[in-house]
This record gives sequence, structure tokens and C-alpha cells, in this order.
Amino acid sequence: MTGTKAARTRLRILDAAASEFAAQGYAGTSLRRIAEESGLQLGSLYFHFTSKDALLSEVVREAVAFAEERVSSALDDLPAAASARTRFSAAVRAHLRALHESSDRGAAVVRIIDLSPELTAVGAHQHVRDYARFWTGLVIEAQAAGGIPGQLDPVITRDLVVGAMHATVGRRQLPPDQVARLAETVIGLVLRQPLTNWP
Amino acid sequence: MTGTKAARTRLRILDAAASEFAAQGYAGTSLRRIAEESGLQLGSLYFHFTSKDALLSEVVREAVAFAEERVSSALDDLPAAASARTRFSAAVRAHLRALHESSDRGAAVVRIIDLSPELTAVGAHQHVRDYARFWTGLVIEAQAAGGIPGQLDPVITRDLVVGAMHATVGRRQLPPDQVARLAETVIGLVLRQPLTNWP
Amino acid sequence: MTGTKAARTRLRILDAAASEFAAQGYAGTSLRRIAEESGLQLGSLYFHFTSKDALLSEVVREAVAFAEERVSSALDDLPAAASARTRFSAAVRAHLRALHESSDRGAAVVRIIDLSPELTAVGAHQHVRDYARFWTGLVIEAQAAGGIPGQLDPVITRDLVVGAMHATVGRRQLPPDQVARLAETVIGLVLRQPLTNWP
Amino acid sequence: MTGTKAARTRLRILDAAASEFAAQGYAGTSLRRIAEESGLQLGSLYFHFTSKDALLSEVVREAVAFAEERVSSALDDLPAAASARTRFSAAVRAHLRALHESSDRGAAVVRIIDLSPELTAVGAHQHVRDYARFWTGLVIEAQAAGGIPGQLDPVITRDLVVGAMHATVGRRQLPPDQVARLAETVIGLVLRQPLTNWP
DNA sequence: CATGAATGAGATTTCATTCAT
DNA sequence: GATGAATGAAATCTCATTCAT
Repeated sequence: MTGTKAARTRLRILDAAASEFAAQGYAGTSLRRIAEESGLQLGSLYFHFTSKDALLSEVVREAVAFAEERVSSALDDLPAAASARTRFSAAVRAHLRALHESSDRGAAVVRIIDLSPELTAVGAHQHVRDYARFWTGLVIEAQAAGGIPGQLDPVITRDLVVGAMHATVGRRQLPPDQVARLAETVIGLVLRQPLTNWP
Repeated sequence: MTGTKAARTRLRILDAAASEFAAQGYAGTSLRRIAEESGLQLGSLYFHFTSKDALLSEVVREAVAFAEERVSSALDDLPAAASARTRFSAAVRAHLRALHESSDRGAAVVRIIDLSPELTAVGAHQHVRDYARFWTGLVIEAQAAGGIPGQLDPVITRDLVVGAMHATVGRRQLPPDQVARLAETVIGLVLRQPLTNWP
Repeated sequence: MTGTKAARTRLRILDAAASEFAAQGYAGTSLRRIAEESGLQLGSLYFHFTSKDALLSEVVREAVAFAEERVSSALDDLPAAASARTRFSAAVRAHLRALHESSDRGAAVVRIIDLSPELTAVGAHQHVRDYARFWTGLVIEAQAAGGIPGQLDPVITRDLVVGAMHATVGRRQLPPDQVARLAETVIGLVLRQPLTNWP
Repeated sequence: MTGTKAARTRLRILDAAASEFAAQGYAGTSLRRIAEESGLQLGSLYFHFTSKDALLSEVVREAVAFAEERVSSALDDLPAAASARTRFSAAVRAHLRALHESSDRGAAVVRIIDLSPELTAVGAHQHVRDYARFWTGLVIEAQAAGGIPGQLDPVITRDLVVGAMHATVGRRQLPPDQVARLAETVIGLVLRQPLTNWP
């Protein structure tokens, strides 16, 4: 087993919380439901998290870290000489896969990040900002390589690209092949690259 | 005076509700706050709307109608011979202006549409779907004219483009010139057209 | 037409109120529903009645008067030489018919009289008390004639007999032949008279 | 101590609820008052009962069980050879004592059973029906023994007898000797037995 | 005669949170 | 580590009532 009993319970809570936050938003999520989903009594949550806000903060932190780690390792898997277009494409694919993958971990970020005044109050925006900066870099690389028009503002462009990807997350989970189609469409639209892996 | 007394009160409520829904989401919005913003007592809301759901439904209906009307009339203002690229660009500009302008009326749609299981329950998705179909048409036109790669799925593409625009709506309202920059960036990214009106 | 327009509206309100009070009790009855049933707007009720209590008071007064009138005239229709048993039997039949007859006028009394602390507050108990005293007389007559055991307390007995009759009023209305069966059973039980009009 | 802390609180709530339901009816009863009478905060009720309906259901169930148990054990205390008249009389005495005694536990049933559409919704009518069937048996026994006219319909008769007893329950509680007088009057009226225990 | 618009109090229910055990 | 019991505030909604028109 991984870690102590407390650590495993903690994970169950985070899973349940991510799922609820993703599906109902911050205000729409009740701790009672999270407790039920975790197989705990309501009061027991407070042994693991000090408040609803703290729980949200952790969920967001984990979810961003999850996406970041996926994208980073996808880039690391590329040959050192990979082109900026290849790197950008790989990042898009990894990010979309992370968003749509199991257990709502990814979805949670997206759906909540935009909508919650609570996030700022909770100080979780820092994680998000770091990750965003990372994407700005990818955009600038792609512009330098001619994959994205150079005269566009890189920050605005990054917001549009990331926003477009986030908009693909819905309440139902998509099967992997549809996620792949999404990724190729993003790439085709943004980089104007001929599509790969396309049926 | 515009309309009856009730009609004016109704408008005040809808304004307040749009603003609250946009800022706090459905679950996070309290009718008490809407009442306060409208200068009414809580109970008085129920003279004008039968429930919170009904209020949401009306807000969404009005907001979508507002955006639709803006975009339609922007297209109608174009010369009959306008190219598909011109039409697409005009639509993007009008849509973004509608979203960022006019006391959250537009913003409400965006921020809520994605997050609310309530919308479906409330039957407001129909308005949204109609408007979405309208954008699919614009994408197909642009593809036929070579402004958007023809091999991309038009529905997915439409979701990405509209999603990118919606992601630009934040909690604070943007000044008109920033909205214009957003629009030109979207156009530059999607149509790869040389930017116009750019400082 | 009977009376002025106001008088006719007043009747519609009383009918609706009797029906609602009978079915839902005092607290469970809402003026809005009464207004709807009467084809009026809520506020318009107050032109005819000064409060919910006043409306209740009127309904009870009318309902008791209705039953009283029915029973009195049934007794008046008897030959002057009619026996006490005959008179008692006729009263039972008339009372039960009044209770189960159309438009809830009768039912209203029964179902509300017992349950409402409001009745006392509203001063409507006087009508009820008068009618009750009338029944005490009938019981005493029947005792004198040997139809009811003489050693029983007439007031308690009256409460039991009237209570038994009232218990027959339910939420659904009974067809006339079932009301007749009820009446003959009451008579058979209380007076031990051979049943009449029995199939 | 009797049972856990929760069990004791639950009892306090049920007592308060029975008293309120009996005095004010279902619609007229406010949970806030029940909470106050129980020495709890309003919200705390929901730890013990999921809704007002559930509370009503429990009160009725308990009250019927209480009356049933009293009557059953009164019959069990009789010699095996006791006559039907004796059994019927004992049942009447026990039922009336149960109704008028013990902090509204009994009264609650009576006053609510008739008036509440809610009872059906709440599924509590089953308990009531079972108890009613039990009384039908007593009536039939008494008819066989000649205590009640054999030609009367036993179900209607049972409704009348039980209805008469229920009508004796008022808002104020009666002292034991008055309850005894009531019982003897019912017996004298229904069975035409010479009265016993009579001052 | 009747409506339209609003009020303020109160209803039931749900919530995040606490703390003794 | 976790539960059981309770709290107090806030949520949505309904109610009887008022009064200008």
C-alpha cells in the first residue's frame, strides 16, 4: 500500500473533491457529498483538511501539478533536436490528455479556475500562473519558428489557445480517440500543420 | 418611461442577476444579493420570477439574444459582396464586444453556460444551441473561402474558436481598446489575416 | 341573478374557502389558492373580507347555519305528533346529508371546528355552541322516550353521537346512497331501532 | 440512562412534535417551535429526522403503536373466558385512556389522522389501517354475542365507534375520572350494558 | 370592484464548522 | 483517525397583508 492509512484516506477525499468541484463548481459542492463519496462521516474531513477552501486549494494545486508533470514529461521524451512545432504539438496533446483523463483531476482545474473568486482568496492562483507562464514560452518558441504569426501578442495568444483547450472539457468524459481528434484540430488550427494520426 | 413599472423592475432584477450569476456562478449567487442590488426585498423577487431557475433561464435567454442580435446586425451592416473572411472577422468583433460590454449581460452567458447542470434542467440550452449552430455556419463559410483549413471538423473548430473567445471574459470588465486587441488576435490566429486597426 | 356583483363574488370566495379549509385545514389553506379558485387576484379578496380569520369565521358561520337550517326544516316537515325517535332519526339523516352534500359547505365545519385554535380567537364558536345545544335537546327527548339509555349524561352522549357523525366526513365525497346507509347505521346503533330504507 | 444521547434527544423531539402536531395540526406546526420545546436549535432537528414529513410519520407510527399496545395488553389481562362484551368494554377503556394520557402521544394520532393529506404521502396510513382492522374484529365479536345489533355493517359501525371516541380528544387534557366517565358512556351507548364504576 | 406591486415575517432545508469522545 | 451530535448562519420559497391606482 502507498503510505499510511491517513495518506490513503486523504487521496480518496481529494479524488471525491476534484470530482465534485469539477461537476458542481465551488459553491455548488457540499462537503457532505464529498464525505459520502469518500466513505467518511462529514466531521472526519476536518481531520485531513482545515476547511473547504483548503481542500479547494489542494485540489487545484494537485491538478495543476498533474497537468504540468504530464506536459513536461511529454516534452522530455522528445529528441533534443525536436522543432518548436513538434514541441508545441506534443504539449497540446499532453495537456488535453491530462484534462480529459480519469478521475476528474484535470477537469477540476479548468472548470474552477475561471469561475471562483474563492481561488484568489485561497492563494491557489500562484500554481496556475506558473503553469501559464510555461505556456507563454511555448507560444513564443512557436512564433520564432514561424508556426504562429509573429505579430500576435504572445500572452493574449496563449490565453486564447489555452482557453480553447479548456473549453473542450465538459461534464461527460471523452473517449481517448476523441481527445486525440481535439488535439489534432487545435494543432491544425493554431500551427496550420498538416494533421497527423488522422483517420 | 419605458414600459410599465413592473417591466422596469424586471429589468433591474435581470441586470443584477446577470451580474451576480456572471461573478459567482449559479450556486454561488444568492437571491438576497440580487434583491439588494435591485432595491427590492427578497420576497418581492417572486412577484417577477417564479424561482431562481426561472431567473437564470431568463438571464441566459436574454444574454444569448443580445449577443446574437449584435452579431447579426454587424453582418447585416456589411456590403452584400463582403468576403467570408470579412464576415467572420466582423462576427468575432461583434461577439467579443457583446461579451465584454453592457453590465455583465454578455458575460453571464459565458461563465454560466459551461458550469451549470442547472441550465439543462431549466431548458435554456436551446437558445444556446441555436446560436452555436449559427457559428458553425460562419466556420464552414470561412473554410470554403480558404480562411480556415478545410480538413478540420467544423463543429470542433467552432467550439475551439468560441471557447477561446469566451475564455477572455474575466471578472473585471475590459476597456474597449483591449477588447479590440483581443478581437484582432483571434482573427489573426484563426484566419491568419493581416491585422487591422492595430496601434 | 342573485344580488349584486359583489355578492356573487363573495359567494364564489366562500365556496372556494370552504373547500380549501375542509381539505387542508386552516393553517394549510393559502389565500392565494382561494383567490385562484375564485377567479380573482390575491389582493382582491381583501375587498370582501378583512382577513383570513374573518373569512374562516364566515365560512363556519354559514356552514353551521346551513346544517342547522337543513335539520330544522327536516323536523318541521314531520307531523306534529311525530315521536322522539322519529325526530331524532330525521335529524341524523338531515345532518349527515348536509355534511356530505355538495361544495364542501358542510364538510368545512366539521374538519375545522375541532382542529383550530383559530376558531376561538375568531369568535366563531358561538354558532357552533348554539347548534350543539340544539342536539342536546334531541338527545334528552330521545332519552325521555326510551330510545337512549336514561342514565347516560346527555352532553357526553351528544358529543359522542355528533362526533361519530363527523368522523364519517372524509376527503372524498360520498354518493347519496352511502350517506343514507351511514345514517341508518347511526340510528340503528344509537336508537336500536329496526333499520328503515335498507336494501 | 436510557439509550444513547441521540436516543434521548430523539425522544424529546418526538414528544414535542406530538404535542405540536396534536395542538396545531400538520400545517400549523412549525419546526422552530418543536426545536425550542426540545431545547435544540432548529438545524439540529435534521440530525435526527430528515424532514418534517419523516417526523410526522414517526409520531404517528409511535402513537398508533402506543394505543395498540395498551389495548392489546388490556385484553391479555382478561381471563381467557371473558365475554365479548367484557373484551369490547376493556378495549374501549384502554383506548380512551391511551388517547387522553401521556403527553399528547395519543392525541397526536387522532387529530392528525383525519386532516392530513400528508399522512398518505408519508406512508403512515398502514399502521393506522392495521389498528382499524383490529377494531373491526372487536365489533364483529360483540355482534356475535348480541352486544351490538347484528344487522349493522361492522366496518361502518367500527368507524362510528372509533370516531366517537376520537371526538372526545380536545385541546386540553382530561383528568382520569372524566376519561373513565367517557368510557362508560361509550360502553353504555354502544353495548347498552349497565354502567360500572359509576359515581 | 379589482388589480398590480411590494413588503416583512416566517416556513423548511442545507451548509460549513466545531468539539467532545 | 474517525465519529456523533450539535450549532448558527444562510439558502430558497411562501404567506398574509397593504395600498396606490
